[in-house]
Amino acid sequence: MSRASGTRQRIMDVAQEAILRKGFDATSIEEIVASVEITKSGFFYHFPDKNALALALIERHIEVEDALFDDLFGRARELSDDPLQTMLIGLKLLAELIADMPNQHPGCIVATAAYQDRLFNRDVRASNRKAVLGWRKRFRAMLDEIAAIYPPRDEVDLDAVADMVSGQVEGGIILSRALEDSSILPQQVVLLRSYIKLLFSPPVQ
Amino acid sequence: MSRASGTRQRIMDVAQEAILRKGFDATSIEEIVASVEITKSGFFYHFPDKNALALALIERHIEVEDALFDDLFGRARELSDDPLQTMLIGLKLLAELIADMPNQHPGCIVATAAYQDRLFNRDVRASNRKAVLGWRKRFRAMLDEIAAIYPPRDEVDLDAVADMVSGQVEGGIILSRALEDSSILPQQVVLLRSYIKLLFSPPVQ
DNA sequence: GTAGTTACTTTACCGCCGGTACAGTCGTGC
DNA sequence: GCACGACTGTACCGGCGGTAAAGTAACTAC
Repeated sequence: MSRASGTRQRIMDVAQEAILRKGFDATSIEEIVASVEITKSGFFYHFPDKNALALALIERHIEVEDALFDDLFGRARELSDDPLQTMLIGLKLLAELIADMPNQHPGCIVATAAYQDRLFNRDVRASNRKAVLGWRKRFRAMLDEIAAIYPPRDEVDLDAVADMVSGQVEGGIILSRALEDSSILPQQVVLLRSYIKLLFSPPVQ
Repeated sequence: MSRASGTRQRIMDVAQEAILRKGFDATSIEEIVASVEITKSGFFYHFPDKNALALALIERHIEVEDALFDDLFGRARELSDDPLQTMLIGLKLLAELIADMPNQHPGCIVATAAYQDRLFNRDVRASNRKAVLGWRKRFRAMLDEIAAIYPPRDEVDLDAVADMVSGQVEGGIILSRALEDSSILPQQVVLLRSYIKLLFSPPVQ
């Protein structure tokens, strides 16, 4: 890692921690550079403006989260050949993982951007959209596999069900933060798992 | 309505519209007062600071939303004596209502506060918490009625299921905004309805 | 009918923050 | 040894949240 990319990385790490803790706007460039121990000019050498920092954080986050999901559902697939079981195991693992990193979930970054539309430029919003569509595609593929074997017990749009994974996480984060109770987020993921289970489980005879 | 409360109301109306459109931070006091046609000092006569405006908006929002839910589930109750059917009808009405007011859903205010913690003071966060707990209590009562008749088909925490209503709405808003597709939010509410239906429906024989 | 209160306006100012401009510096790689 | 990359230092700008305080028009109580 070169000197430049090291500094850039450190700016992003410090910024991400602060932004997740208190929001994008409440995190000043001046406080970031103080923490990284560079000057303000040093910051603007790496990022043309604060927006570019947000963009870099979102794009890095998508990569990290994709890798995490790959790992998680990869392990789940090793544990079962059945696509429904794989999904249920994966969601359980996700709930456990999330429970262990209470305030660190990066979905926040997407939501922050969603809620401060005019604060961010088109690039940031496009990247945000890309992230959500990526998750939809991932989970839609898994749901298709499941639905091919287990006909859903209710008439649903599988894209919407796929979106529900992201939605449940984002909504869970908001509730967790609003109530200052970190157990809510994993609990909401568990409920999503319960829905998937009920939706695709063959009727008991 | 006195002159003062009229002006206060107008400040809040203008502010709410702007905040929902572009976020709390991106909405300046100067632009609010320009739109209301008062001076900056006039604003600070009514609100000690911007935080107090946020607090007033959240508290007004809770009242409006409570009244809306009262009306909605009241109508649903008129349409069926069965608590499960009442819940399902109410969620359907909610989905329709939300579909008709694409970007206007005020849940945004709660989320905005949740995502900009340090930007708001303790009062705002307390009010926020109160709102979410109020929704939990409302839906928990309905779920208790349902569960007394229809035993749930999966082991779930009913408080968590109650929270899921708020969570699904908040998450749906984020997805709708991120994808700029207003149909996602009502769709997510429909999925919640599907879950409640599957969770409490007696098994088909 | 006038004194006091309410609901503001006017003017002037402060400090923080995002951002710009630009010259200077210091280490590394060729 | 020199060019380039990765910064530092200094100085400045405008917008925004917020403060201070004096002035004023309209209503309201007595």
